Amino acid sequence: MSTPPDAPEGERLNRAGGPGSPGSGAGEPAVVRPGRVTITDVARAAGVSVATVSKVVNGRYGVAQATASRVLEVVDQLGYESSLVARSLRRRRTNVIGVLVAEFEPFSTELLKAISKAVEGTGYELLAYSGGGDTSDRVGWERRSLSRLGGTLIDGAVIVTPTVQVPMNESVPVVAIDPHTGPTGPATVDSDSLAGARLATEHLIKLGHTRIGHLGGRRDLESARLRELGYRQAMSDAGLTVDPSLVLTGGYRPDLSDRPAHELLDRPDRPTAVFAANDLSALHVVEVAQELGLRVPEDLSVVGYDDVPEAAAAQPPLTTVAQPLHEMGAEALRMVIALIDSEAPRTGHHTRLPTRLVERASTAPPRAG
Amino acid sequence: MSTPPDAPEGERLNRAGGPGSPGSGAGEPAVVRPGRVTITDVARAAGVSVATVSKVVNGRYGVAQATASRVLEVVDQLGYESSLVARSLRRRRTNVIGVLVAEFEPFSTELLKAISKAVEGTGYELLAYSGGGDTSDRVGWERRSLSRLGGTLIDGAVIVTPTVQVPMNESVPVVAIDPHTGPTGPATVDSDSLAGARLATEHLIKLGHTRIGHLGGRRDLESARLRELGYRQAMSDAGLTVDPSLVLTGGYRPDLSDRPAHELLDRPDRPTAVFAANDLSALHVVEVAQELGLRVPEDLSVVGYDDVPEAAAAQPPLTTVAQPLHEMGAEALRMVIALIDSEAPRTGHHTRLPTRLVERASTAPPRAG
DNA sequence: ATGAAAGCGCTAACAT
DNA sequence: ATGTTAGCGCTTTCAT
Repeated sequence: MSTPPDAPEGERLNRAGGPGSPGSGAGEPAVVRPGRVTITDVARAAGVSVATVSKVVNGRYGVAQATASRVLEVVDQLGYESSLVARSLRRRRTNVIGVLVAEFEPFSTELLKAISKAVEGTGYELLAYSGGGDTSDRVGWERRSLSRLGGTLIDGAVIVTPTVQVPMNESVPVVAIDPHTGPTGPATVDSDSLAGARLATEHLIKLGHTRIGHLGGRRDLESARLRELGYRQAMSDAGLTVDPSLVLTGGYRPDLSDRPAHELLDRPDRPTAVFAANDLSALHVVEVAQELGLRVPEDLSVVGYDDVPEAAAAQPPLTTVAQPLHEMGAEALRMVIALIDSEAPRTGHHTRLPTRLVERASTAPPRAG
Repeated sequence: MSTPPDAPEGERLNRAGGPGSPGSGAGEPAVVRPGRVTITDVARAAGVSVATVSKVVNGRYGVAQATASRVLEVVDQLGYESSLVARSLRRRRTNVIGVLVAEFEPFSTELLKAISKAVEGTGYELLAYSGGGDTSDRVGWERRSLSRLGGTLIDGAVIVTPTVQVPMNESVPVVAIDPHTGPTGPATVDSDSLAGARLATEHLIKLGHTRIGHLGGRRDLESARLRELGYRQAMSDAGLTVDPSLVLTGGYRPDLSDRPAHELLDRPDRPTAVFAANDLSALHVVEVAQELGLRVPEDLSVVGYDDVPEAAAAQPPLTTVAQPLHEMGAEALRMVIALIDSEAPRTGHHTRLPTRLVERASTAPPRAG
């Protein structure tokens, strides 16, 4: 909330003449009126106390059959539904799991789809919150989001690509996907970035490339470090040297990849292939190449990482390292739920899943010469 | 919350020994401890009242410089962040906009991406809530979600494919995307389904198909009705008759499309082409066809609707009718914000955007004979 | 069986 | 400049 429009306090003033006002007699039928129907409205209309309504709604014992049905009827008629906010302030449990992301982009939404599918039948509901908002707080958004929602509103959280080490003693159990640090701190789920990066780089080497660039990911993420390491290992194993000017950072984002992509391609001794740390930046490299009049894959081979739907949909379809995003999301959900259910120590479980290379049309042997 | 795991009241019992307990002296540095840091903790540690902390945090006037900085320091040290829940219960405004969906699938997440991009720089944050959860309440989830979040937590909502007419006199402004009804009721954004469906069907007719099936969408949605109508109009305009047994319903969902897809394809007089009401069901038709040993597009042409990334990523890439999903999301966001800012009548604005045909590899002329 | 009252964390009048 | 108080909508003792 760095730069809120912030109504200077004028606030909206509905409810005027609402059910709570002196004018409206008790038991009046639902008239057209603004504002939420609260438990008080129901109580008034049913001629009972709010406590009784609460008991009925929550199926507690100690309410007469007749009273209960009358209340239920009013609830139905008024379309009452308890406020998640008020309830969660009072209760300890909301049966809502939060998915905290910096931004809704292909990677996080793919995970969201997976988690959404996995949550069916668990009795939990999903609340995805994007708190990365303004660029100012690109870092530390997860702590903010967690503080704002945790303890109330959500029973646990799955955090996607946190910018910092998530403190373990949070108010609610937390599982991080593609975490800041490696296997330490809170529970994490990720894929084998080192092996994946080797897969990608070896693929390019096998095709005959020797001058291979790397567009790195977000410096703060373990995954980015491992992908660069895997690239370097594969190069060195093949007896190839890495030209330092060919290793740049794209921050996993298209906008941040623009300059480095130009730097990589807009020169006579440009690489014949680029391994980018994720699909979004790889796709941007392809775009820049095409703007520069280079054909992909004839003049430039590009490999990405993630295998989001956009990779396969691109022109040409992107060769990439597939992360098992659906398994990762499902696993993360399973882990938070386990943490919520058992008041177990919120530590240590780290799941790392394997990756595989998906060869598509953005890679080919370098042109002779 | 149809079938919650529901801790029978045992609840979690952290906070024991927390900052609020008698044991912890005021001003103690942040010790390892469970539970959220509340405004009370900050007040205690800073030696001021909670009201003062609130004023400082919210930048209100009437606090001495010295006090303010001391409080801020404690806030920083303790990592305090106000609870969205508590705050929104008290305030009228949260600067959070809700995106209400039944489920996170390609269509809703694509809109989410668009809205996320559009929200940048507006000062609002996004909260996506999936309340469709259990199949039992596949209908009416939006009313439930709106009631649970509205009035508190969110200042306005974008509802994706509601199952019912969203009541206009809700607690917060609402814009519906792909609404239940046509241009009536609350503000809506959609695409021109009638024209889109004609585009799809005419494309198949132009290729030479005459026996064309239609896999319809969700009966309750205006868009589904219009797509069927467009299909029928195009057929009739071309002088082709519609075989009633070739018009079935897939509910926009792969799982619900399975039976009708088999019904369509597992027969000697099967159609040579199918127009499905959205990409997900079209993709499922392709799958079923391939299971049945039919080649797409040689033995069967398939056209979808939406143009989600999955359509282009499919094998073969799906010919489809593209909705301008990004414009639609951005437009919906603009509309809710406008409604929030001006206490204008929450009615009537309806934006309908054009569609276009995207020809890919899932359609071809029928085989001779 | 029912209701009165306290309190969850916070903000906003209203004292002081 | 600061603190006190009331109350947002709800759940939950605890009386009655």
